[in-house]
Amino acid sequence: MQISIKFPDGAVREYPSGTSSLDIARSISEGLARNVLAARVNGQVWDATRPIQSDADLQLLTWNDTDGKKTYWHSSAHLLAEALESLYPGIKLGIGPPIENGFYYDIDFGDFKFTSDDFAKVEQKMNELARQESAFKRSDVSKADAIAYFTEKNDPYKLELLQDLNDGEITFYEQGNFTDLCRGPHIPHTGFIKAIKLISTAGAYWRGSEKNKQLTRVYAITFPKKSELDEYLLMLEEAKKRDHRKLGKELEIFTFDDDVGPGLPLWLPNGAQMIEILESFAKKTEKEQGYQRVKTPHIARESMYLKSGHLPYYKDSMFPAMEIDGDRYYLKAMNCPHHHKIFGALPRSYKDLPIRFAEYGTCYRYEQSGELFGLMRVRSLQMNDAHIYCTEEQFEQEFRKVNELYLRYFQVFGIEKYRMRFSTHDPAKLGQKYINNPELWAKTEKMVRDVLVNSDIPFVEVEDEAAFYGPKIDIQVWSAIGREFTLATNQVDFAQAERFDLSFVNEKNERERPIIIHRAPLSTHERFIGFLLEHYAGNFPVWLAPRQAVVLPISDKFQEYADTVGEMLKKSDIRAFVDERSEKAGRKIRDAEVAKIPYMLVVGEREAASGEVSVRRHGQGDLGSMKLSDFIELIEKGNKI
RNA sequence: GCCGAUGUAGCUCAGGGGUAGAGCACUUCCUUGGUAAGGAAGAGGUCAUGGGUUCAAAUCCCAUCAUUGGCUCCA
Repeated sequence: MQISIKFPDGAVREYPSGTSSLDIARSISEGLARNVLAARVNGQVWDATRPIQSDADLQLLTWNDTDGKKTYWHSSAHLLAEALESLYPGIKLGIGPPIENGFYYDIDFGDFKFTSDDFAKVEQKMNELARQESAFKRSDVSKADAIAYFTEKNDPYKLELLQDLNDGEITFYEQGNFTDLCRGPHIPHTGFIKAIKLISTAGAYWRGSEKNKQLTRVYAITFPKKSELDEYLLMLEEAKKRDHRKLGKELEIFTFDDDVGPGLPLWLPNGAQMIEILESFAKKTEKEQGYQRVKTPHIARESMYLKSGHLPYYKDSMFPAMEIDGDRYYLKAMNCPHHHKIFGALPRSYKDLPIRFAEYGTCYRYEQSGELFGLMRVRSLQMNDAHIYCTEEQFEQEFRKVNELYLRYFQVFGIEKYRMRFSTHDPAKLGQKYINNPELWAKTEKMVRDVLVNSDIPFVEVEDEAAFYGPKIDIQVWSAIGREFTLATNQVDFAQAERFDLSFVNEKNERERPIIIHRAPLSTHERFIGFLLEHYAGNFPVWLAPRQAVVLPISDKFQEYADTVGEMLKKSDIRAFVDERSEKAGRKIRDAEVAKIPYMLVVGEREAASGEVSVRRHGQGDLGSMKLSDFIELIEKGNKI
């Protein structure tokens, strides 16, 4: 019997039934066949060797396809497991999936401590097994047989996984001496795996639950070519150089100190300068958009957090209470309740709305010790916070304006890769994780979704990620070194107005609850500056650079002229200083280049005589000499955002 | 919080049972030099902290703290 195979370009070819994707590839060219890792058959990723029995849409997958890579790495995980099992008999296997870069396998090593010292041995074994070019063989297995196999093998984790599976959906894959419970698909044989590198080990809870046993997760990566592995390792090295923790130290942005405490960053002058720049930028933007600034204390009574409802939900993430005069006070972990109190302090009319309160509020959160990470996860943070109180009719416009503000900021900072993640509630967790008000959840989630759809903003919707008081949008960004995190957040709150009894008087002279929007587009100073360090690799645009220019006198003789230039620059609000050291110009230039200062002004006999400066741009080199006034103009142009 | 790794001068790191080393940075002196490192001298450390083993501990052991790769978490 013949079957028709339809290719992505629309071409259709006839093959005998039972032909595999690999056979089909071979019928096109041997070269293609050597590169085929898997195939998408009618939308599903299959083994390239699996026979196709009826008409199908076919896409051959190679290393250049995400699914091809995934299949490759998943097969590599099996190879890793085979190597580990042969080197350490008796180990118990968890799961071994592909990840964004490479793959891992969760292993219970029993009493043995598997460390990086053992990597070389494992890599060698994997190479040896790969060279055997063992085929990955797929077989359908009944649940009873599968249970029998893993009972015999004494593998509790696989048995647990089997519990959730039924007859007809259980398959085994076998390569060499290794058989694993696996849905597949896999690459044709192990010979495709040419370059192997174990990356690290880490503890990981079985099935991701803190309550379960912790297994050893072995991370590794493989490539079809040695050169690609070398490139990848080089890329990792480059990424290390852009790490905000390294740059933050080198550029004297921030530091930590044991006596101050973990997760409590100290901002050095350069960092504090950046904070000032960002803050004045935010203030200016927010003022234009009708925000009013407020200021609130860093602590508050327990009663407020009980009222806001934060305490029962977030107590674990707050610093423990202080006892004062028989009362309990908490360091604020969020600015919301304070702002709500300001809203509630005066009678509000519909004519006043929307009211927008903004504050770069300092908050303190007790993040678990293992969660702290440079500037990205800290315990004291200054948030670009604001709360908008509006009517239901105003909501859509206000929410859209906030989203537009996000997009504008992304443009200013050249953030091209981002994703809006729309987080909704999980109805099953109403009353526990979420305020128990199904109608309002449905209503507000619809409102947010409508804004996103109507304003054509690409987003993904995720259930069970909302804040306890309403749906939210998180903005995921990727730093230049591929690190992903939530930069900013935009939330709807229908619960706290009720809890704080906030209201305004509407046209009909009735009391009505405002809808509240929480927003923090510039994140916290901590996370945002951490992000910017990696994003720009420390080479900040002129307007953002803590030090914009350095004046470099050629010798001490021109110190006076250099000082004059320095003074003039400062008068023009340019962040400049004079390098007064008795060093050669070459040395001063090198140091300024290393410090990533955008402009270097070399001044000597010629410049002193003509009243000019010789300008050098960081990373570019000598721009020639120009009048000081022209240089000032140049910077002022660069200062415009 | 959990599993693993790490902690030596301001920074980057070497060393290692017999009371500490390099480079850079810093200070002083010499040099006054035109677009990525001029020279010399000097100063800097209870080797994270606390305990234990030992004639002797920075080194070995234990605990704690901190950082870190992950896991869990992230208002």
